[in-house]
Amino acid sequence: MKEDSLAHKVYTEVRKKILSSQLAGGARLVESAWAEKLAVSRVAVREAFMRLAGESLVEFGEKGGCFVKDMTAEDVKEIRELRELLEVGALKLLFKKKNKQLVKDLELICDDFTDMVNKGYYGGACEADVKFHEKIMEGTDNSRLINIYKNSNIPLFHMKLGAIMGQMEDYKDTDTEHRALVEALKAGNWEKAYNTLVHHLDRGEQAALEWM
Amino acid sequence: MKEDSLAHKVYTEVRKKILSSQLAGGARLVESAWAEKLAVSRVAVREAFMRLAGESLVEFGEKGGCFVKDMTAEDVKEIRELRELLEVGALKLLFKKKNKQLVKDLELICDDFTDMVNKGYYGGACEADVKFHEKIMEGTDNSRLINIYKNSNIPLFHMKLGAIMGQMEDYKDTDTEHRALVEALKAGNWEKAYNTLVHHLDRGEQAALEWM
DNA sequence: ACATTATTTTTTGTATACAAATATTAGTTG
DNA sequence: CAACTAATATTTGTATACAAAAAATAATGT
Repeated sequence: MKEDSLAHKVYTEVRKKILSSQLAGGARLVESAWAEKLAVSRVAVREAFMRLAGESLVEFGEKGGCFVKDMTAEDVKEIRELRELLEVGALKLLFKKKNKQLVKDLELICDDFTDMVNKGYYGGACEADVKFHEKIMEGTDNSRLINIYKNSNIPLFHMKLGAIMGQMEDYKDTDTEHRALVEALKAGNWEKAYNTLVHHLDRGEQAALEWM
Repeated sequence: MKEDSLAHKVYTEVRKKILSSQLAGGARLVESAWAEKLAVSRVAVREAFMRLAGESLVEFGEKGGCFVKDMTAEDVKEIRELRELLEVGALKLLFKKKNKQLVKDLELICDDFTDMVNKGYYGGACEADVKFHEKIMEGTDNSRLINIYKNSNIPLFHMKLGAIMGQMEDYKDTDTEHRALVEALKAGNWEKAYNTLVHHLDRGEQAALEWM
């Protein structure tokens, strides 16, 4: 799909809406409606839907029709499990690589996080939170792994939760845990880093389950 | 994409060809050619290509055109790294679950493998090998994880190698290691299982690199 | 013969058209 | 009124058409 094709335009547009929950799970996507809304022909919309299906953000019904995939409680559990698997795995790779720059980057993100929480920008803090975890994945330099993570809906799910919760206390914990993780990575203390990450994710899941 | 739509037919057809290396990496896919070959209109072909792009089996060039993604040595390394991450992670989950039936299934696959090697069906043995690893992933009951594995090209890569190599010695080692892994799982011996799996994958990588 | 322009052919991106499948509404009857 | 049926409107799946872009080929001049 050429970057500047109409199909690509539709693709990014719809994708954004799904990933930011402006399109709820289960919502039906009608081709003609989107075609009109974005002033393109239906085939461009169709192509975009197909691509989204490939990324499994969307699915086609038995009797036709395109629907936004929705998240059940089961999905939450699965995503949580997958997330731990991927992030712990990535962390292990980071310990092998010893990338100095990465540690600096992570520390900067932690600072941004603290700043924004202090100033009351909770949305921004949430973004920094997501960025922190994505940075860990990026640190592996494994493009496939990074892709999998980004396409796994984990970041999106993360954002969605952040938007709902927004309690001061959680943010303080998050900040502490992120920093502890970076310290452990810097010190080469695998046990500490591992335990911190697992605990951090566990706490996140608990908070998440309260909001389902 | 409805299961019985023409676009789906094209999708599965092209996908199969890519995954079985009948379409080499870098090959250009011309819409009209496939449309004619499969006796459908170009838009069906187009939709199929879009979906394949979503699964990143295919990519679109800057100036248009659809190309089969190809594997570089870098890709091999990445896939190997990803594979260890996913399979070790899955194995860890299996130790938490203690699924009796799974152990039985794995043992049966091991038996099939032995049988086929003995009878000289090396292609079949390779399939059993792939199945063994897929079964491990399936044992996690995490559909997202299973999907990621299956869409990661790992099984395909596995098959491709198997087709090339086909040495008796490798098969013997594989058999031994698979069985050792199952034993360790049955006995609840995590250390042993972990080491066996990592060693097994390492050996696989070494063999693979000789053929690049 | 070689490089540079024209010219033609392919190939793609997009729109439109239309029939078949689905869903919706209106109408009818018990 | 409720339940069924008929009529209507939507929506999808597919094919065809066509212009713009790219590639391939031929033609030209040096």
